[in-house]
Amino acid sequence: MSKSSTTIYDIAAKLKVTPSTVSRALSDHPRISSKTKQAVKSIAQQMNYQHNGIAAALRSGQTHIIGVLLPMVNRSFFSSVVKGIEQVARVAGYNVMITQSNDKEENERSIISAMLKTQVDGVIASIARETTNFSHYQNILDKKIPLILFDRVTEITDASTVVIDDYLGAYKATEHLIHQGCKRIAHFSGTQNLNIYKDRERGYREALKNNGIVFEEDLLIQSNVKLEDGRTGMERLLLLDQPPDAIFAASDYSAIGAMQILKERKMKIPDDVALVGFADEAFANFVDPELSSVNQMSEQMGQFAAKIFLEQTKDRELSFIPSRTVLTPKLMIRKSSLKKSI
Amino acid sequence: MSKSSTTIYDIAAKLKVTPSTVSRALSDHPRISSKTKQAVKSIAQQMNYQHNGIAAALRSGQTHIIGVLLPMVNRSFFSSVVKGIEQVARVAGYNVMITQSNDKEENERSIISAMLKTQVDGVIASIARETTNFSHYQNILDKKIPLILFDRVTEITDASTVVIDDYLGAYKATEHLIHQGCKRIAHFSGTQNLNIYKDRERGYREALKNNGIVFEEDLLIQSNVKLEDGRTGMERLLLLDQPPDAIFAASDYSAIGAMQILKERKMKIPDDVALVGFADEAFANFVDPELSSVNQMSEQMGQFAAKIFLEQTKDRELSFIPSRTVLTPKLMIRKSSLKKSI
DNA sequence: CTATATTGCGCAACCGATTGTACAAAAATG
DNA sequence: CATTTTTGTACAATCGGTTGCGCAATATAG
Repeated sequence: MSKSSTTIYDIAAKLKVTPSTVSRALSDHPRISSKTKQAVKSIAQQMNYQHNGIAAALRSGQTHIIGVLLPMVNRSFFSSVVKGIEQVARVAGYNVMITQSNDKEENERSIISAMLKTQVDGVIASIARETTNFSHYQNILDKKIPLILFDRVTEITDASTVVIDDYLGAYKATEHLIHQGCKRIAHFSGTQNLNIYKDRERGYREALKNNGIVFEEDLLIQSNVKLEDGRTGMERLLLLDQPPDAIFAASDYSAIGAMQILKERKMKIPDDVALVGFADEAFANFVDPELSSVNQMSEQMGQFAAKIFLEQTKDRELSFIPSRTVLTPKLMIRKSSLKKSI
Repeated sequence: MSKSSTTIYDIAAKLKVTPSTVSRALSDHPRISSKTKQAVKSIAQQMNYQHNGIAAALRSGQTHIIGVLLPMVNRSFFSSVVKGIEQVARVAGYNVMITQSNDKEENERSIISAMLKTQVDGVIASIARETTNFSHYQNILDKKIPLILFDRVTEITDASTVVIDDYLGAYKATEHLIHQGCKRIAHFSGTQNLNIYKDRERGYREALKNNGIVFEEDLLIQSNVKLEDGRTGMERLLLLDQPPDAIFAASDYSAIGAMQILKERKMKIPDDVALVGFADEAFANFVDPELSSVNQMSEQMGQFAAKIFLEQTKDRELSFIPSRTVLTPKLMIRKSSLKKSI
């Protein structure tokens, strides 16, 4: 029936020219006369021609697909990053292939292997929480495919990175709590194999120090910063002789966990305990009281990552120099940390 | 340097066989002896051979990529569906290419066009809110590419669909409110060009009728069911001579909007006004009081969609019969609608 | 022991576009 | 007007597997 889609050969035949001319006409090659271009294009339209990306990819080696590897998509941070990537990529004629590792190293490996098979033109990734060995990322670079890591990065030579200044975000958040009059500020920190959590903890410590507050080991809770961890962390803190009067959590989920416990115990937020989270998830605005948080400029981060990819792809011959981009986070002050008394 | 990756020709040369034998050996063709298969596979491993999907796709016409088109990814409903799709697809050797229309018809069109260029093997989609003309979906089917619509579907012959029983979900939710003793139940309904909202409204009306409650036009609010719409809707309802004592919202976002207004007015939930949303977003558990909602079996929905795709692909020669799958939603009862007094 | 069936692999066309090179015609230059 | 440039298109190789068909070698049947 409906013959399989029309090819440049069909167009060539109809116009009595060669396929190469058709190909060049369609891609606006300077050596093709505008007459021919017009003719080709109009016939192409008529015959409902559609460029066969596969064939082009085979010959040219470019699929125009960017592989995006995320820990998970249902975090507003990550989905916003994707949005940023898509905005930039689509305009430049690239498709985006999104995958999620669910924070498992094993999945990450099989996904990267699949991406290499699919011949993506570049990979934009954020490392899974559980990943400790990074050799699969090296595989990408070995194939001369640009790799851009964002947010959860690691030290891989030749990979570009886009991050926010986690240190600064944490510093601001902590200092904000201090300005609100809080004296005993606890911190929920994350797994230390990821730089982001190390940096946040450092920002927390520095802010305390620079404001003359002594760091207390008891007030530092290490965990996976999930909601459940926030709950258990908060419970532990409340058992202290002197419980904290504020918490700076390295994730919104753990902050919510703390909030739940505080509410169950009928404690007042922010009066008894003030809260600040990190990531500025969409629900930060929905909870009661609204949760203060550190916005990670997610959409911008995605845009940057995509732009860097495009840069590195443009001059692929010259071995690209990996770049490091650091964005400035934004502290979103909401009711959970704003004491009216001040 | 590192020669561009090894091909089956390289393997063939090393083993003094032909590329065709290598190709067949790698894909476990029955006509190849197990000796040869062993040899080929081991050499392939040694030489770090990686299957070139592009080349294979060109010849075989199959890219092993499933295109997934979503209105947006940062809704837990959609991201869960994606998870379900991925689970099934990856096991079957398919990659998933996710895109988002941001609820715009225009984006939807350009994405579908891009997908067709990329030659996806199938499309799993949920229609954008603003889409009124569906010809671009027809284009997919014209190319003999399987199309599976989920949740937000429309009447397209030859497209398979996977939906939940929105009618039933709404019916259950409304009846639940009635059982809680609510007499004046309002409904936030969505844009009527999408069946899901029509069905939910129908379920609401039927539940009222079957329980001897007269439907009141004043208690039906039409909107885009976003958070802001929930706020304005609630405000309008509170101006009535007899405001409602319960609201069944067709989306969690609009339910949260209503919740915000109620809290600002110091009204009690669920005692003054009980609330039930729809979609069971992750934040339904975080808000205070926790929001009752209708769970849409999202992960399952994705799994079904992917399975249907695989079915239709398996016997691609026989023109596939479009299938209709209807899943049963699950009412999640939480504090926002559970009156202790009962 | 001959005849048929099965097994194992090679040959070569093919998928559809891209691109370096060649070459004739037209235009510009001296 | 002869010569050099520029312009416009054709030729043909190529990207890397896939697959129908053919043929020899081995196995099974009669």
